[in-house]
Amino acid sequence: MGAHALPGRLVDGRNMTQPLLIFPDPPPPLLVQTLDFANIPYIAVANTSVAMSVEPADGWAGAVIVAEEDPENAFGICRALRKGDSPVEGVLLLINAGQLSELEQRENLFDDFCLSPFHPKELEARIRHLQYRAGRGSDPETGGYGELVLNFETYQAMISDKPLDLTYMEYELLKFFVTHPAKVFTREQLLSRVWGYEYYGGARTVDVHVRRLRAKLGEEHANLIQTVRSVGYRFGQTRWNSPTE
Amino acid sequence: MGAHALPGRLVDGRNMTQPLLIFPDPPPPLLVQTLDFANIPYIAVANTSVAMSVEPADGWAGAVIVAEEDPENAFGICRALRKGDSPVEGVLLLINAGQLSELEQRENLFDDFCLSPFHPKELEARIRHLQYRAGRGSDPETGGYGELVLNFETYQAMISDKPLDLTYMEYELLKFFVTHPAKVFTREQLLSRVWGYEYYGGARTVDVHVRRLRAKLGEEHANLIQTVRSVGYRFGQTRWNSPTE
DNA sequence: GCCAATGTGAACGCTGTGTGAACGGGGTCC
DNA sequence: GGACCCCGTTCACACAGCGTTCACATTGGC
Repeated sequence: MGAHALPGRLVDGRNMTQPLLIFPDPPPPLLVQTLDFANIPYIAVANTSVAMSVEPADGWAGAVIVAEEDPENAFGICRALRKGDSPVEGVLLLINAGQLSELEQRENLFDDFCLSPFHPKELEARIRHLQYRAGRGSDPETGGYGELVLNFETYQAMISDKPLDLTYMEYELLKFFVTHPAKVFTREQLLSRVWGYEYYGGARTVDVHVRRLRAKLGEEHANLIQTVRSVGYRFGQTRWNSPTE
Repeated sequence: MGAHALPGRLVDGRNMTQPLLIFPDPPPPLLVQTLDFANIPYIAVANTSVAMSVEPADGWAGAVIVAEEDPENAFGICRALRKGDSPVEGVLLLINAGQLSELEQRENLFDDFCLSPFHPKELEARIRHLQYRAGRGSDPETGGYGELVLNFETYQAMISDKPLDLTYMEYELLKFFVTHPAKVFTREQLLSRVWGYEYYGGARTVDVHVRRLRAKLGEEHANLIQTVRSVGYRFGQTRWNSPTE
């Protein structure tokens, strides 16, 4: 596996902690050169199973998939990236002109493409734009909902201008809720996406954390976290707004 | 103003009623040729005010903005398209390689770009992909029938813009009905497909849930669920033409 | 008018969730 | 190194919501 992930590298002022996924391994020289020149961290993988095993804990920043040489496996990786609870956003295909017609059947597998041979500046601009789009909504260092405000960098939380004293797990759970409002999550989903691993036993653990969160939010805001009986929990108002739109 | 909007033109089988906005007017010949060849309806405009005045009632399907000749006005149009209540999604810039560095400051003004001179198939693929994305829209996985709307992600239901308070089983049953309208199901079929297992006894259970659903839908919409005597229940139109499935 | 099928109201009992408390591992401070 | 404390997890129990069932009323077809 070819790794070039330098934690904490800066891309025009924005901290970019997550690496890009690159296929294949080793990548074409010009691609390596472009990424290095643009200071974009990446990890190259040779197949799907390697991709899964080296995925960073906080996910991929995106992916550049070279589909010229080995379209079969390239599209296979795309499919794998799109699956699961949290599909990878920002999949960029590198193809040659002859493959343009193949895209039509695979619109769902990518977010952008670039024709090879490519202009390094063009590829860089496309990667940058994908990351702009990905980072636009969710990731700013602060988030909130109504009277609730979270500072993701300092791990502080406030509600109605009063600071909340949360433990690590409580904060992570609340953060997840804030960044995924209105949607219902089962306990198992919460365990795998907040706790971050497949959990053995103890789905009731979620209940306890929810209870403590509600208690700390105060009686007035306890209803921010609603129980959907025999399904799971939902964060946010009863009236529905579609999340985006 | 150059118009080429043929209502109801088909783009690979998908009905595309809305036209693309093109700048400038007249557009470069190769662009016209590409759009015509791909059967993509469009309206060319020379400036922002014309664009505003000729906007179709149901909005633009997207926009292709040529920024090579007149970047000033080109980006001005982009800005105008992004403003307002319903910003245009699917703005594609046509630029030359020298302008790549300018994109960095304008990430918010476009969704994709294409280097000029361009490969007609590439431009077509990009337009198609933008429209695929737009059509998929912000997909809050929703379903509905008439005034009834179900949000599958939030487990919420509304009818006539009023929220419905449904229990788990009621919601699941209604969801099944909504996703299988106009078809008659026996109680046994409903039990096995909604309850999800071969059920012992209690076919009357379905009756009770149907009754409660009707009650919660309100007198006005209670007839959404019709009983077909000695067969089962059917959801949807009183009309006897049952369209699909 | 008879019988079968369905609507209706109410009661039962189970399952899911809230709640209090205890356990135990990891870290910190004497 | 031992005695704490914090916090994530687990357990036992209580309660309430809800799915199910039953008895009875009503409807509709023959």
